[in-house]
Amino acid sequence: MSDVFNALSSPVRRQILSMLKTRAMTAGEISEKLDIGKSTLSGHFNVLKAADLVVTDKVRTTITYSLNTSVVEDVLASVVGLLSKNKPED
Amino acid sequence: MSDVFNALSSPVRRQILSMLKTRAMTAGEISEKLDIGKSTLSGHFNVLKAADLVVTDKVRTTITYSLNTSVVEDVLASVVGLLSKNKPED
DNA sequence: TCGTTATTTCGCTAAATACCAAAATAACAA
DNA sequence: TTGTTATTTTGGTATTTAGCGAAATAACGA
Repeated sequence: MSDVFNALSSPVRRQILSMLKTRAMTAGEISEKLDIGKSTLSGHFNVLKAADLVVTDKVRTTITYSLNTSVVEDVLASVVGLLSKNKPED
Repeated sequence: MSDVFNALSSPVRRQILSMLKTRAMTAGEISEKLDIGKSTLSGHFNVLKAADLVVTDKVRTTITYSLNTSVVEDVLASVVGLLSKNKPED
């Protein structure tokens, strides 16, 4: 879970995730909108992938990133377990 | 929200929060259990306070830390808003 | 094989963070 | 005022992270 919270702690990465909410995007598209170098962005993608927050689909030389929504439940459960005094079923 | 996710990204700080789940504790008590210097711990407390995840109660020279459970809902709402494709009410 | 295109890896610097021990501070009791 | 106790601040080093441009890689089409 460290990976997930670490990924979410960066404003840039949260912005990337918000962009992916609407639709899947390529690294190039995201790079254009964010005014951040492609190599820097590549590092952010690694962090997001390590946290399993995004999934990739490579077509030619183009890699499309999309949100891995299945992690949402895990994150929610973790937050509840971490900060709630009562058990989840209460 | 950066502050909250940043606070949660540290294993040490998550452990502190878990300890506070059971009962409120002083900085000294936590320091004993964690084998981490008091000055270092003081820094971690500042991070947790900046994220509004803990509240303090000073009696004499002793400061007792306890979990600020009211933030839980905020964190959950943020995660949902950040990662869910559908609106919360759907 | 030779380009072309999209992305990553590779140095590199600057800024942020974690950690410690020692000194400083705060809040009293005597 | 002096001493005691709990915590914070300070000063220091070491590690991590974000950022860049340039070079390297991958996956083709011609």
